[in-house]
Amino acid sequence: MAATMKDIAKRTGLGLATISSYLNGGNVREKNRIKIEEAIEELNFEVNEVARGLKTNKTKTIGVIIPELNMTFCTQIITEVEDLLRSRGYATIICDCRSDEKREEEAVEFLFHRRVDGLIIMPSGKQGKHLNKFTRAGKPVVLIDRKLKEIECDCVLVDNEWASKDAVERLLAAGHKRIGMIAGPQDIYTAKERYRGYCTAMENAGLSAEDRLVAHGDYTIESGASAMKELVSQNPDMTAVFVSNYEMTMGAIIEINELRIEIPGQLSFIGFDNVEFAKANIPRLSIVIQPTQEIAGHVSELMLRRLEENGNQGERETIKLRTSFVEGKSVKE
Amino acid sequence: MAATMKDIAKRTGLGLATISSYLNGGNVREKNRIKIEEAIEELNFEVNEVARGLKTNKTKTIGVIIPELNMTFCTQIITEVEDLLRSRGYATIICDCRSDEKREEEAVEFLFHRRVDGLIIMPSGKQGKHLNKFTRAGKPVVLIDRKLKEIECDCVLVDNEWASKDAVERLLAAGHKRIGMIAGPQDIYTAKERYRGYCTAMENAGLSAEDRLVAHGDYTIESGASAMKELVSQNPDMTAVFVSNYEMTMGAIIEINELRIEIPGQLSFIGFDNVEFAKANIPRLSIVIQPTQEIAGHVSELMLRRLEENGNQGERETIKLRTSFVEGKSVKE
DNA sequence: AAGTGAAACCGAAACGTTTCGGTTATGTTT
DNA sequence: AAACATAACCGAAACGTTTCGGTTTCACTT
Repeated sequence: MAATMKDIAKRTGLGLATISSYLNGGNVREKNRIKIEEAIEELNFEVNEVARGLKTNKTKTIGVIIPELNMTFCTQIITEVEDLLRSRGYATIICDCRSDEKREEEAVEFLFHRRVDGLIIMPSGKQGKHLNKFTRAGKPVVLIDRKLKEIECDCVLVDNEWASKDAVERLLAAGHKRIGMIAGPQDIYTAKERYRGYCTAMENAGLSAEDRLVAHGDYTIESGASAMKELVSQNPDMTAVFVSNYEMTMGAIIEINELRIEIPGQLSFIGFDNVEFAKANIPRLSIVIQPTQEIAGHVSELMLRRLEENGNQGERETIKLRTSFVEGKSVKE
Repeated sequence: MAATMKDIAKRTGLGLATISSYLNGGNVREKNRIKIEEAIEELNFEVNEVARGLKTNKTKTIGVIIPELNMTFCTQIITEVEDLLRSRGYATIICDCRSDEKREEEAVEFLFHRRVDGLIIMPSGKQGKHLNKFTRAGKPVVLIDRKLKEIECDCVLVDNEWASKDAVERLLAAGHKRIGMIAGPQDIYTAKERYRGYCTAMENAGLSAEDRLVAHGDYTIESGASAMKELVSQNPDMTAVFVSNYEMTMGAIIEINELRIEIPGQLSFIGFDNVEFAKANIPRLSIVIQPTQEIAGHVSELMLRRLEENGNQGERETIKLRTSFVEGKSVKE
């Protein structure tokens, strides 16, 4: 059906090796170059990447595992990563593991079996043993957002503790003392960090981080709403609240509307991620935003570099990025 | 390095063909089965999908092209499709073409070159000639959401005209006459359909669909905001507005907040897609929602079926699905 | 115990590349 | 014009599967 290098060789009268050399940027005599290019044009030949992959043991494909494609934080990063990798000739196979450890492992298996050249993963579980399959095979692994113990690899993180501390300090500076927090699952790295930031800020201000001021959700909209409800009912004196991811921010707002609580009159509010939603709300929400574009850039760059290094890898890197703060009207002085 | 079938053959004393047969579900004598399984276990052999792909001319990979991974409508569908395909052993290569026709064509090239087995695409352009590369090669193409002229393939659509007509009729039933619409780009299939639905509803009610009651955005948040501004300034007497996609709904709401317009007191509002956002707003927005899960189901099912049919394809199918309506508090009687 | 049909097995050739080691062509130097 | 260094070329083997057509083995019959 489709033309092969053999056809090109036959047509031009040249050898197979010469065609291969040409295709891989080798030197070829001018007149032969022309002949080859004509033949390629005429037969509209395209290299068979599968055959090439068999021979070179490279698929030019990167696996990406994320907890939820539906979380804007993930989507924003993925969009960018996919773009950057594709512009360098790499395809991206995305696996959404629905924040499920079991499914994450399956995805790792799936991708390994597919022989992707590298793995980019925002881990759902807290341990990384299953990822060693890749490192052992000399295939680079890049972690996003969450660090893992049992594996040595590159890693692009956000300084979550700082982000959270900063947000809470802003509330403190505005005079708030009874500050609540809607935290994430206690077993997730980023959630723990954000919680720690809250505690640090409170303690630095001479306040204790009381248990009842902290409600734990699981990063979903629903959990954000119910955490909000819990906080309000347990803390009639609470004057401000900090919510630590986008989905829960939305959930908290839904609940606040439900309860007819007025922001910032009755309650000051700082949310997380996604400027657009924050802007659409009345009043505009003050939020912490993560540098997704920058994350994507570092992740892709690290991956591509490791891929080039081809096994003889240099020292592993961990990059930590700062969040920024977008001022809204949801914090009362 | 990694074990191959040859190793298994050597180890078990069986022939290569027998191993292959076993791996592909063929029959093997009990004692041999055991020997093979032991060998596989011991050498932890895994079929090399690349080699298999070379021989079978199948990559077990589906290409997916979408306009924006960042649009929830897309993400919701993709998440589901990816899941369904992977559960049947197919990998998914996603290409985000940023709503750009040029980039869409590049993505088609890229995926074709990668020799994916099939293509799922939510087209950005309005013509589908470039997709014939796939059909000519006997590779199935499934269109999502937008129908194209120059290509014959399966297609999963939403009844946008009906959706829009239904929404507008609800506004009419609530007594509104000066109903505005924020429509999408006039060259996009779905946008045209939604616009037509609006016109039909208005005309059926004995009203004309005046030009100045319709503002066109380009499906982005920003354009939604500016379209809203335009509508308000041009139509002081407008009492209701219908916005025809999620991102523009958000934009419109941002602008409405900016302008301090009260919903539904001063303006009744019906938006599109994404229940969560609608619920988070005060008051809850009434919205049209699209059956993304159902779309994903049909798309995957069609693709898998065509893949099995393997060329001797039956009649092409076009499936059209209904939207549903979620009642909020944003429409005044 | 020989004969039988079906099931299980087998070797070798393909799939379309890359790569190794060796050969030929080119053009420069003497 | 012969000798040479270098660049360009080449054939064949390899990558790890599947598959074709043919052979062996098995479990029954007779």
